[in-house]
Amino acid sequence: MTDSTGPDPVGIRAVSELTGLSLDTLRWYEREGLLPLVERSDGGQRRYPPAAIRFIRLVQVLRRTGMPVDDVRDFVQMGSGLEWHGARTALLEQRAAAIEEQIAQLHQDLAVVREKIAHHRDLQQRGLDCEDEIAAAAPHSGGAGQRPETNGDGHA
Amino acid sequence: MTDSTGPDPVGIRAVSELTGLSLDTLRWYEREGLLPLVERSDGGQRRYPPAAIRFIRLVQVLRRTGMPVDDVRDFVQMGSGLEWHGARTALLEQRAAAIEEQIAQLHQDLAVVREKIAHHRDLQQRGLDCEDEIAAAAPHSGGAGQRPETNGDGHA
DNA sequence: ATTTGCGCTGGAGTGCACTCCACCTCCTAC
DNA sequence: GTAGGAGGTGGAGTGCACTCCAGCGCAAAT
Repeated sequence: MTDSTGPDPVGIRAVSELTGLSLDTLRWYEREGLLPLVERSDGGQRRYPPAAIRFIRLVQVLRRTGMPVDDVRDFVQMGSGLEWHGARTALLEQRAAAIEEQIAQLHQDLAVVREKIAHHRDLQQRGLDCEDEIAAAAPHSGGAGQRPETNGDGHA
Repeated sequence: MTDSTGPDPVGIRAVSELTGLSLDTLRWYEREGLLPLVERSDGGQRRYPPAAIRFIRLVQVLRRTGMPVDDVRDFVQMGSGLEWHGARTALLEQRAAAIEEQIAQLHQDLAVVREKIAHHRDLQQRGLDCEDEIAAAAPHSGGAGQRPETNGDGHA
C-alpha cells in the first residue's frame, strides 16, 4: 500500500453533480432517513464514501421508478440481518415486476402515440381533420374544420 | 336505418369506470380544458360521445407518460386547422421520443434492480451482507452486521 | 307527488416531494 | 486576522394534481 489512506473527501456538491440530485434534495433525503451511509467530517460537513454514493444510485432507481419516499425509507431501514434478507429481496422483486409493468404500459402508450401520428400524417395528406383531434376553440384559426354532425365513425 | 338514432347516453359514471379516472378528475380535466368534446344533456349532465371517450384515452396516455396538465391543455387547445397540424404532429413526436427515453431509462433501472437481487441472493447463499445494502439502525435486529471499516470494495 | 340519489358548481383542502429561506458555523484564501 | 463563500439546520413555502365538500338542481323509482 503506497498511500492507501486516501480519504476521498467527497462532499455534497460533488455528489450533487454526480447524481443530478440537488443539494437540498440530498440533505432532505438524509433527514428523511433514505441515506444511511453518509458520514461527517470533523467540522460536521457531509462526506460520501463510495458505498454511500452507490446507495444513492439505488435510491434514485427506486424513486425514479415510482416508489414513494416512505416506502424507500422502509426498505432502507430494514436491518442488515439475515431475518431481513427475504424482505429486502422480496421488495426488490416487487420493484422489478413494477418496472416491467411500467415498461409494458409505456410500450402500449407509445403505440397509441405513433398511431395518432400516422393518422395525422394521413389526414394532412388529404387535407382533412377528424373529430378525434379537433380541440375546443381555435380563436385565430380560420375555423378550417367546423364539423357539422358527422357521426358515423368506425371504432377506436 | 332501422333505429340509428341511438343517442348512447354515456354518463360520467360510465366513463369513470371505463377509463379509471375518478368522477372528480373527469370534471376537473374538463374545467381545465383538457376535454373538449364533452356534451351536455338537457338537464345539464355530461354526455360523452365516442369521440370524447377516445379523446380521453389520448389524454390519459399523455398524462401517464409524464406530460404536465398545462402542456396537455396547450396540445388540446390547438386549433383544428391545417396551420396547427404541424405543431400537433411535432408535439406527438416529441412525446414519442420522450416515451422512448423513459423506456430506455426503465430498462437501465430494471437492470440495476435485477443486479441487486442477484447480489442479495449471492450474499444470502454465503450468509454475508455488504455495506451496499446495510441500512441505518436495526432496533429489533440483533445487530447482525456491524461493519467495522471494511473499505476496499471493487466497483458498482 | 315525494323520496332518494346522482350529478353540477365553485371553492377549499390534501398529499407528496421537494425547494427556499434565514441564520449560523466552518473552512480557505488573502 | 479577516473576508467571502461553502455548508449546516430547522422550518416555512411552493407546485402540481388531484380530492373533498357544501349547497343545489334534476332524475328515476315508488
